[in-house]
Amino acid sequence: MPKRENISMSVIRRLPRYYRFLNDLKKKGVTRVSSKELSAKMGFTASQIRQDLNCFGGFGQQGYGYIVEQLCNEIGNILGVANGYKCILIGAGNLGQAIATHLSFETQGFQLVGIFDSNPRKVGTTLGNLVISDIQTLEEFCREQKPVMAVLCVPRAAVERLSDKLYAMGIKNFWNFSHYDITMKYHDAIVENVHLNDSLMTLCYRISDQSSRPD
Amino acid sequence: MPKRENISMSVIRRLPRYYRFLNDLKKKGVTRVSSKELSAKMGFTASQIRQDLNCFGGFGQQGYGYIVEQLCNEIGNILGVANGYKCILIGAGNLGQAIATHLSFETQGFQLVGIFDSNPRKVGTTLGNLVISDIQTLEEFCREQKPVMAVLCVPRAAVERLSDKLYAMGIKNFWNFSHYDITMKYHDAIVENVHLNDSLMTLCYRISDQSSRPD
DNA sequence: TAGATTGTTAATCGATTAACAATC
DNA sequence: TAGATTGTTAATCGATTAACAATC
Repeated sequence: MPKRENISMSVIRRLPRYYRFLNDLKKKGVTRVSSKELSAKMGFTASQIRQDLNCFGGFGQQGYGYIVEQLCNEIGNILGVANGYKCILIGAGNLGQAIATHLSFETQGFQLVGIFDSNPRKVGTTLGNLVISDIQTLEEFCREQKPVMAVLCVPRAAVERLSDKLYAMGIKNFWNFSHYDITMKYHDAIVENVHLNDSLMTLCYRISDQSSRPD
Repeated sequence: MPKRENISMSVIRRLPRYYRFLNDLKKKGVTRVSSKELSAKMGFTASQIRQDLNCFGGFGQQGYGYIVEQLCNEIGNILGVANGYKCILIGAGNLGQAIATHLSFETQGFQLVGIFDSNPRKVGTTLGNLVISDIQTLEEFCREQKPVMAVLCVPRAAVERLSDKLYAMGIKNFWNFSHYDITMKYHDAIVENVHLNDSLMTLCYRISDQSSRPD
């Protein structure tokens, strides 16, 4: 019984975390969990957990709690982990390599179908189970494969033009690792930014702020 | 005139973004900016920008706006970009390499003083301007150098024990790239997580959600 | 039935936005 | 002085928490 109406971004950003913790419980063989137990593990209030889960439907049983496997699957479906959206990765530097090899796109809603780089030394070499293609072949590739998302691992300077090109080819969803902000560029694009610099500076602030306090 | 009292986390997480945009303006030679102009560029409301900046002091001039360079410096100071906190990076895989080479720790409040890995093939090789050390030498190194932050780029399975070890050595600030959640482990630690999986799944949700809507 | 825990509504809290007086 | 834009207060909005009836 999907209720789903105007789910707020704060709830959405908590979903992967629920999924992660439930997956862990599942692997440990735990079959049942209450909002109170999840609360202790995850650091959200029990109230919030019940509220969050209830946005999508009544997954629990009163007096009992939630069945771990069932809840995990439900959240997986909500997130769309089996969607297999075709995506491409651009920029096979260290970061691109790390992402292509260490992340499991397949179990998280995507299918990595192409990796592109402009460096002739890299083109033709293998990364994960894909051969790195020349960035020159990008347009043709997109016409044929029609990927819907692009992972941007190119330097800041290259992103501005690249994202325009991709957008023109019909790719409107971006996972952006560059330090350049494309959030405001397109009115109908979905951009998920990973701003490592921002994260690092936030950490710096929090460390300083703490040391300036008595406790 | 620093006001600073109980700055909320939402304001703090916006600070690096202000810093980034102001730095850009500075580089472009723009000397003056109003909250309205910043609003158009950054996507926050002008009201929020004024509110945010005012948590830390009156940096603007009524009727004129903000002096870009001055404001940028102020925010840099607030973030503590010149603090130079000593930090170490553990795990010199692709991700660790990307972080060590592509991020400018120095200009963002930190100083990377050591890189550690357990792989004998990697130990002794150079990364950036540091030589990768054997993880066995970690304890001695920490006693001497007393780093205050650790960047965790090791696999999920290794993090649990590693973070305990580091915590015992007195490192209470973590930049955590592993898929393992250490946020709840220590009551007095500051943890900044970069959960790439969560980000990817959120993107997946947003793509699915959009396609299920008429517009 | 008694105990437990959800689903859901109401109360609280905090963050964002609007408005405007202060002032450059 | 008139125009502009901040600093700051008040109003609104939304998110979190508390409470409790429903029910397993």
